[in-house]
Amino acid sequence: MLAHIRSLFAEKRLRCTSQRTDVFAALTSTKAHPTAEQLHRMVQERSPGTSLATVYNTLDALCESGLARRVPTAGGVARFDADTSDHLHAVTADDEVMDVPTDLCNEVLCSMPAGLRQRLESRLGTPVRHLSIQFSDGPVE
Amino acid sequence: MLAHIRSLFAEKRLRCTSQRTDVFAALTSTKAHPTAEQLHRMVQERSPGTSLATVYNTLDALCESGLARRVPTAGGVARFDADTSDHLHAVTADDEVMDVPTDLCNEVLCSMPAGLRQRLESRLGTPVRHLSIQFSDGPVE
DNA sequence: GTACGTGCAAAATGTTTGCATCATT
DNA sequence: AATGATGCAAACATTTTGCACGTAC
Repeated sequence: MLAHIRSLFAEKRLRCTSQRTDVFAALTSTKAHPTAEQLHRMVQERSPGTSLATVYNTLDALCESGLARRVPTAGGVARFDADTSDHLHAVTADDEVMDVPTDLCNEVLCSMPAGLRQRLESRLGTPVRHLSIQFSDGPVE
Repeated sequence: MLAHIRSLFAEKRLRCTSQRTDVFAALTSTKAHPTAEQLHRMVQERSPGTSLATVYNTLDALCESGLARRVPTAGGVARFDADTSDHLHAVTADDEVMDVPTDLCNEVLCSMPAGLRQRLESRLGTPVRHLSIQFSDGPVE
């Protein structure tokens, strides 16, 4: 496990420190999409000295190198995800971020018009990283 | 125009103040997805006294009542949109939020599996407001 | 007239940065 | 040995809140 992380880091030319492996391990250990704060708490349990700033720095480095991803939420808190493959996030009414179950996800991705991303990028003239569907509000809340 | 805003507000039981109509007018006047800060600047031009806190309060009230919507971005700044119909936002590499052109948007929405939102909500057990597709990183940046 | 909105300043929250020290390569 | 990461605290940015006053209903 740790060896696996070491090789991932080496591949991306990331210096391998215990704090960084801790953060990465914490991030990959959960299906949730934790905030920096939450990751900090998770890491603290094993390595009490770790500072919040280091968690932020590490997350930056991970996102930079493509080992993690910042996921958008409507309420300005950053959430992170170690799953960097194409997949769908559902954002609930109370701003939780959940992965869409695989079968539904495939259903959606398979039904998407071919070449959508490319066509979109050429129309907009800039790379696109997320596509977000905003549902209009349902019945009164 | 102003009469129109008054009636929208009345419908939603929102008290109609000049600051609120200013903010709403500013928000509907643009296809961009402005931040609170930007809206504040826009409003200042016409009504210099308006405070940033009021802009935030107003945006809260507008989102609450369904006249506007907070749109998710990866970098923790809130952006707002007065178009509350189902539509697609493309989030670019530098965190700009752009509306997907209508034709592409229809193409996508029409090809979506039927009843997706309902099925998703029943599977997750909670209302869903956005669905966000994260594209995996393309070639090296 | 009352309930609610406003402006201001201060607080709360989330994230970044500067710098001396320490660890990985 | 050199480069870059860490921890701490302070800076910074964004959003929220408390309170006295004012305005829409």
